[in-house]
Parts: sequence; structure tokens; C-alpha cells
Amino acid sequence: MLQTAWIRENKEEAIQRLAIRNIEAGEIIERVIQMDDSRKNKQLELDNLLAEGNILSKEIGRLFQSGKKSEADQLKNKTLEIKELSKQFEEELHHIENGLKDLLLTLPNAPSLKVPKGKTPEENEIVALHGKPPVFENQPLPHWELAKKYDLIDFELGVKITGAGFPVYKGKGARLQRALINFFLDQAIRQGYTEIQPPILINEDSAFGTGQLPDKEGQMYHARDDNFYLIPTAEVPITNIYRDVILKESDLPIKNVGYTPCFRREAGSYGKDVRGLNRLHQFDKVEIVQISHPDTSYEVLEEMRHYVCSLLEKLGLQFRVLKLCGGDMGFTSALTYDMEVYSAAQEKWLEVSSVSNFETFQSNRLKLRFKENQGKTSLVHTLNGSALALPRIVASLLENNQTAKGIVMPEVLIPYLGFEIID
RNA sequence: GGUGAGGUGACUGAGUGGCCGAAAGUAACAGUUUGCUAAACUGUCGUACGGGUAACUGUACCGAGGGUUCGAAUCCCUCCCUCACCGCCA
Repeated sequence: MLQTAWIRENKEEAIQRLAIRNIEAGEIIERVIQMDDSRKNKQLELDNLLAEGNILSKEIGRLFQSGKKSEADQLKNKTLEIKELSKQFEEELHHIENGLKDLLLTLPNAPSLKVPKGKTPEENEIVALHGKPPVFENQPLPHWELAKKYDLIDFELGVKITGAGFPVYKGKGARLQRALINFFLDQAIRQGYTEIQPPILINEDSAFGTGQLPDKEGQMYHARDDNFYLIPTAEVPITNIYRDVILKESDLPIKNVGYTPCFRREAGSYGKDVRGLNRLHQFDKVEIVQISHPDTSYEVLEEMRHYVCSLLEKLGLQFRVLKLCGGDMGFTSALTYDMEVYSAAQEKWLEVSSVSNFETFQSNRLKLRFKENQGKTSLVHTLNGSALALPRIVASLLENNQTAKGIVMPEVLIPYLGFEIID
């Protein structure tokens, strides 16, 4: 959620930045300011009224103590009037506040000025390209056929147990999953991240804090009896650790990493996008989260991006880095890089990581602040990124590394796997 | 799930209707003292939203929400959570 004060003080910038998302925000921003004005007025009215009431109450107390009961009773009548009026003012204030909040909730984060304008994924900016596509003698098999051939992943079995999009990993397929998780976690720890194992069910407040609610409840699985949601990403529980927290400046930056399964309903997806591992309802992901001083958050973003790239390099995958255009960026992000690996048999790029700076969009909702050395409290910047999401990594590892003898595993994984080849 | 006891500032903990935004202690920060460390002493030490150039000042907040009252941290109701015991159990 954007901050009202920021919008007031940076009206032009807000309009300019939201325009990157193709949002004509002038009118809505005027409305925000207008509503904020009337909020202030109403609050002042209410405060003054309550102040008057407080003075009278104290006076009544004094009169009672000095035995002047009839005078006290007279004053009581006055306070009753005040009480009634203040109730009315309070309602009006709440009404205005809620209206303002609803309005602010419709506004996505203001993109950084570095974000390219654009509407569709085609307009994302390719900022880097690493590695070369593998060369094959024969037409390579797509990963779902390889998975079947080597008995690594059983999609039909998952349908039996749960439904489509819940694959069962078996044998070396399961071991590959476990190896990747451990590899990613160990790498992150070496980078200075602290490993976290959070709950994978979250309450409403947490879902609101990171921006899943309101609006995106359709994307999450919901445990109705307890009103919990299954996490769509570890970002939610790990960032919410710091909800309603005031950090010390010396605590920053905070670097956390966590492995969790992730659950997404993916309502409305269909067709070849969902084939094999391309889009699942349950998948595994290692997520990195940083809480940063506002002054350095873009340096942190670059650091995170390079870290994710280093993982892909170690796995020997060809990949590219996209800077998302305004139209393709998530609601809560100010700047997002996507990493995509090349999937040789499908001949397409698969998104395996998304690294974003949310600036104060999340921290404003989370009330996540830090106390500056001069004693002032300000909102921190939050950032996160996948490092990495497993299924598409597995897909491209299988497809890109297939040989006549079997699927050759990258060197870095061998200590984790305990085998070198899937055959 | 049942019964009982509780939820107060970073922490410990006092406060059972007005003098309480809240004692005291600890921790933290600044200073004095000091050869250094430590100790001692002095001061500062909640958040949010307002008003004011500022000094300063108004309002709200003692788990959350409602209620009683002129007045609630304090009384009542509902919910949530924590602890103890019992039950169940990886």
C-alpha cells in the first residue's frame, strides 16, 4: 500500500511512476488527497470534542469529591450531548478512513523510474543472457517424457492421490528434489542468509501484510474451518515475522532464506502451459528475503539478482535476465527481475526466479519500521526472490542434460545426490 | 478437547473506577567521574494520527472487539492467545 504522506508530498512523481504501469492516476491521487484532507478535518473536530468531554469529566470528578452533587449532575447532561455527537463524528471518521484505505488498496506499487514502460511480456527488457543452448544429435525429449522413461516423476499417481498439478517424485527424481533444496539452502547460508523454517499455513493478517489479501484469495488454498491459507510462497510467512516490528538501524540488513512447499490454485490456467512441471499446484521453492535500509535497497536488489544468477551458472543452465516492464510487474513490486532458463526440448524460456524490490509497499502494510540513529522511525524496504523454484529447474536440467547414456547431473549437485547420472 | 490462572511499555513487574500513558527495576542511549575495563551518579528512554515556524500541544492506544459509566488498564460480555493440570497423540 502506498503511503498517503508520500503521495501528498510527491504527487507528480507518483503520477509519473504509476504511468509506467499504464495507470492514469491523476484523478485517483487527487481523490486520495481530498479524502485525506477531510480525514484530517474530521479528526480535528473529533479530537476537540473529546478534549472538551475530558475536561468536563475531570470537573465532574472534582465536584463530586467536594460534595457538590447537583452541580455535577448538571454537567453530566452536557457530557451526554458531547458523547452523542462524538459517536457520530467517530462514525464519520471511520467512514472516511475506510474509504481512503479502500482507495489506496486499489493502487498498485509505484514502479521505480528504472522500470521500462510497456504492457505485455514481450516488452520486458532483456538485460543479460548467459550460457549456450545445448546441442543434440537427435530431437531431445520433453521432460515429462524423460520423467516417465526414467521413472522420476509420476503425474498420474498425483492425480489419484490429490488431483492434477500434484506430482509424485520417485527414486532419483525425489533425490534430485532433495539435493536441489539442500544445495540452494547451503549456497544461501554461505551468502550470509539465515535459514528459517516457517509455518506453511498463514492467517489473514499475514496474507494481508504481504499483499495476497484482499483480492488474491482465489489464488490460495483456504482451510475454511480455521480460516488459514496455504502459503503461495515462503515470502509470506518469512516477511510476516517482522509484522508490527520496529527494528534498530543496526539490525539491517536482515537476510533470511527458507525452503517451503508452495501452493497455488492457478485458477484459469490451461493448455500446454500446465504440461508436466511447467505449472503446478504444489511445488518446492527456496526463497530469499531481505529487509533493507531504504537508502540501499536497490543495491541489495542487484546483489540478490547476481546471487540468483550465480546459482544458475553453477547448475550450468542457459538463462536470461529480464527487467519486467510496468505492465507485466506484480501488483506489489517496484522493480522486478525475472530469471528464465532455457528448456531445450520445449524450446522456450521458463521463469525460475523473480527478484523484486517492494520498497515500502509491504512494510507500510506490515508496519515494519526501523529506528534511525537520530531516533526517527521510518519504514524499511522489503525485497525477496526465488533462489530457486524447483520444478522448472528440474524440467530444464532433464531436457538440457539428456544424452544417449542418460541424464548427466551437474557437478555441484553430485555430492548432494550421491549419483552422477540418471539412467 | 476439558478445567483453572493469566495477557500492562524492549524485558521483569506494580496498578481493582477520576490524581494513570501508566510506579519501580532491568536493559538501551547520552553525559559526569575514571589510567583502562567495571562500578557509581545524572539525564533521555512507547506508538499512531492531528494542531503549531517552533517551544509546545490535542486525541487515541494497557491482547482484539463490543458494553456499562459523566469518567475504564481497572467493572461486564464475546473472541484470540499464553501458562498449568487432565485427556489425546507424531
